[in-house]
Amino acid sequence: MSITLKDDSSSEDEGVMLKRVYKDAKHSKKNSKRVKNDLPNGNSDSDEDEDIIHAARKKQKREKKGKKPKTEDGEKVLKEIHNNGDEKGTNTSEPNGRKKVKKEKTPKVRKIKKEEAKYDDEDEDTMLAKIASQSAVVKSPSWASSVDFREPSEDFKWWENQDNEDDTIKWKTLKHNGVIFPPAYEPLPAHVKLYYDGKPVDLPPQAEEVAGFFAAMLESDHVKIPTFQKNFLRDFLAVLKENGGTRNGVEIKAFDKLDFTKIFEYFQVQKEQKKQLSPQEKKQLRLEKEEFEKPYKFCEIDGRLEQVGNFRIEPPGLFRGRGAHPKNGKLKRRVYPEDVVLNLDKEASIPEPPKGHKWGEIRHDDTVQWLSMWRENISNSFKYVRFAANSTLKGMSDFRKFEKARMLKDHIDKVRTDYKSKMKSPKTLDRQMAVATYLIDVFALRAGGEKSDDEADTVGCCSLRYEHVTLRPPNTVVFDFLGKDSIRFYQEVEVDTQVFKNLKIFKRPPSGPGHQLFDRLDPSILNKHLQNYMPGLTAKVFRTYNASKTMQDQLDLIPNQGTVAEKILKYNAANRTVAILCNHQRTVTKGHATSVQKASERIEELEWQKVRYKRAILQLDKSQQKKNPKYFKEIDDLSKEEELTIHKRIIEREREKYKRKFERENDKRKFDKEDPIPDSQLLEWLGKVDDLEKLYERESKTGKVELRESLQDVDKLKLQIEKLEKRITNSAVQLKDKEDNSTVALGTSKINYIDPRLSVAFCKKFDVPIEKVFTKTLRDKFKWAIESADENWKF
DNA sequence: CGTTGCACTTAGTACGTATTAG
DNA sequence: CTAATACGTACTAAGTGCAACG
Repeated sequence: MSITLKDDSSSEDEGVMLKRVYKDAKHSKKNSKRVKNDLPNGNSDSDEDEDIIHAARKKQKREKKGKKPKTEDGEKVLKEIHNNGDEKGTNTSEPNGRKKVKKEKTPKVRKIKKEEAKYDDEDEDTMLAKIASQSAVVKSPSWASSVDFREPSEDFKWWENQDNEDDTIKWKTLKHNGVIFPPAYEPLPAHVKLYYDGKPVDLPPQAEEVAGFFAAMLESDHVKIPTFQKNFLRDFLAVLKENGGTRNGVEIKAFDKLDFTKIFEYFQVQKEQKKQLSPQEKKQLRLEKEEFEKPYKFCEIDGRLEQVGNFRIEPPGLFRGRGAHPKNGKLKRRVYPEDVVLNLDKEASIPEPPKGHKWGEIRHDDTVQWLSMWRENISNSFKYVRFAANSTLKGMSDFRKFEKARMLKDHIDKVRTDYKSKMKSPKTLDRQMAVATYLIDVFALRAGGEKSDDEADTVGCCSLRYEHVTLRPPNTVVFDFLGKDSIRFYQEVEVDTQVFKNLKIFKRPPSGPGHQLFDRLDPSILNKHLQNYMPGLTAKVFRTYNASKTMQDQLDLIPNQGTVAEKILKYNAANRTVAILCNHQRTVTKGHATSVQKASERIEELEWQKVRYKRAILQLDKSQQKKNPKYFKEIDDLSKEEELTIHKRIIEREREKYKRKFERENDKRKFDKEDPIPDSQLLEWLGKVDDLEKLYERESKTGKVELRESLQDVDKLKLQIEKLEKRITNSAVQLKDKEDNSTVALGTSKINYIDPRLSVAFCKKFDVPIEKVFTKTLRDKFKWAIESADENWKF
């Protein structure tokens, strides 16, 4: 992003485009690398061919394996597997083919303490759960009756009873009500149509739906991308053909002749209507929706009631990949119950599939923590329905993640001395490993696994290529590449001399653009090596470790003084340091540039007001000048032109303000069927502004300040000036903060990288309410941390 | 032993609502 | 009180890593 953000003159849209152009340039250089893979379709230029071959290959693979039955009789097959599995006793007969360590359950007596709710949220949650259970009972879903609600699940505190046992078995019982499917497609009214070459097109509903997806996005940048248009058109035409083509004989060929505006406008109207609903109606709708969703929102795991994260099946639409994704614009097809696999315990009753449908498969896999799953058609991977972030399983793995990162503390010295010494190893692999580890440790790079051609061209450490690293002697390195989510990583940094030397060697011919920088390395080799230092150590642990470590160090620098607001500001500054380390970015918001400008104009105006008051002081008492010439210095610093600009701006704004006020008031009166305010009112208002303008004109002509009676006093003026100065500093600080934050996303590191116990300890020690740093959701997610860390906790 | 499948974490954006400045 | 802005959440894409596969 930073490519564009630095440039104030470039608009939002240009920014996006620039990013893409940048990407495309990289993409073309990639070819030399591809030779490595030497695919049968390596030189195929036609997307269609590619797709066909691709599909064929994938099919082949699936057939070879003879697994994953996707047909209706898949269920039968599975049932057999389950019935015979134990007798056969082979690992491969397990549902997902994974080896399972089936061990006898050691019934752990869980400490379920009844305790008074310490936090308000807790009550709320308990309530929620109870309501949910009640409604569930009413609707009598399969599992509800078996749950003992007298023991609210919220009292289960796994963190008070941590047994670091093997976690391959995720649950003993698992019951839920399945998933929510998106509503069926509702055809557009007959008069709303797609147009082709000026002619209305009669589409079969299936194709109309796809056209509608595009129409809905008409104002987004996505639809301007050629790839997006091409992919859309191909899939749209395919759906059209499948369903018998247009019904009035219009033949669609060229994208440019398609006109979606009528559909777009129809959607706009619909949206507007929805917005116009009265607050009560809106609330009613919301309540109905919540009521409907309740049974899906919760599930039962090991007898506890826990929340489900995403119980909604993703609706069909056009794929919006990040960056220059080759599949942008492709149709993401609708998912049917037949595509969906449910995971439940064997005793659980199976949720009723939607009428006329069957579930794709019912599974009983207790080694995974998903409730439901389906295969998606864009990249042929899986989508899962999982537990919510506040669930036990998620909490436990979060906890483990941070504990693992903390464990790295005890090994990091060894890792570091090791990679320093291996920088000079005669073995290339060792040196590559050393440099890569260094980059991951120092610059928080991701592992960087290999990617295929049908994904966006992004890289991480191991997949860095020649062109992503520029060397500037004596020891400066410029990184410039697109990382995860096609977010640009740009850094000019000084590195260890030995690192620099090694990079120089790695870039030596025959290496050139397109070549891998670390040609002997990939994440699995690197990770295998890292395991030597510490079990479970992988590349990503370094990010967690360094993020949390940085946060700890930053928090340690904050003095325990000042107001809560000041402490929060400092906490956020620490958070920002971490976000910058991890390169967590966000696009600047739509009105950022304008709002920054506005804010700085406001500051200028305040400065001017200050000068004005100072002049007034001198008018009242000339001797002040001698007493403190410095104090009045800034009067001369303000040029005539600057002052006039400010005058003009203020006057202009005042006029606008009154005009708007007038219009708005009249709109309202019209709506209420009242008489409009007379124009004379507006004129009166504007007259006031005219007077002000004249006043300013007089002032700048004579240099004499005209102030109201109450301010004809030196001390009062000084007080006013002091106030202004405060406001100015405040605004300036806020403005700077806003600027600094405009491209940095603080949330990602807070959610994923910073050990929450750090924040908890900070809050407890500094008397900052936890609500100020963790939102409600975050407090739920990090409940384990809030309840387990005290003010002395250290990472 | 490299490749692939699967399951999990990490990521930015869109959008509606709450908060704040004026 | 209104408009602008900030915040919070839902959504889903895009990574990582492990283990099975061939």
